[in-house]
Amino acid sequence: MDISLAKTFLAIMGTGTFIEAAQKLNITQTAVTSRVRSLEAQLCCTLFVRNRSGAKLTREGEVFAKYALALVQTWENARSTITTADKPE
Amino acid sequence: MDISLAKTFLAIMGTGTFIEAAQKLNITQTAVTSRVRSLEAQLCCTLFVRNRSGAKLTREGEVFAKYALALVQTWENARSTITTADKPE
DNA sequence: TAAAAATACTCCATAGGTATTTTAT
DNA sequence: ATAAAATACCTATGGAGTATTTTTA
Repeated sequence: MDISLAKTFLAIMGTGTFIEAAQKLNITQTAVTSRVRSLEAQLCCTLFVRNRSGAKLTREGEVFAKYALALVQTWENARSTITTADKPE
Repeated sequence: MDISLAKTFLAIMGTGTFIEAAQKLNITQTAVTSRVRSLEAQLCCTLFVRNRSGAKLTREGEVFAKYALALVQTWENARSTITTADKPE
């Protein structure tokens, strides 16, 4: 599970479509589809209901949302804390 | 950042050497080295001091430890919660 | 020296892209 | 008909392995 999958999940959640999420992330719609497929496979569930109007969270998707946020925030936090920390000598 | 990198970090921390971590994770010592290199690159820091006796945490490594644990636990939690959840219909 | 990590390769899996098709309003 | 997602296909990157070398206690 890569953090980029969780970020992609959140981008779709935020925009409502794979296409807009792709634009936001500067990748293609195909890449978004593929990342969602990978995430769903790892969780053995469907995270979004797809249709003409875009993508909307399933019940499992709603449950995953808080974990996705936690994962992304924890990682960003780790990186900023460690990268900007004063280095000895 | 893949969760497997955090797991690898924790395995090294737990065992004290790359080789034992590799055995624990059922991968090669080369793969462990490569994962640590990737993690260190993403964090722009050195996580372990390597020497004859094995690997020991740097100050940044000590800081990262709690984040690594949080990442792994959050993901495991997400997976078990979602995968074992009662599915409707 | 010997135990541990790093390096030099090789190979293959997969992430991501383009082009196109399918699906559902 | 059209907006969105899925699929087919291709390529390139990098993750992981084997074999070997380097390092240092």
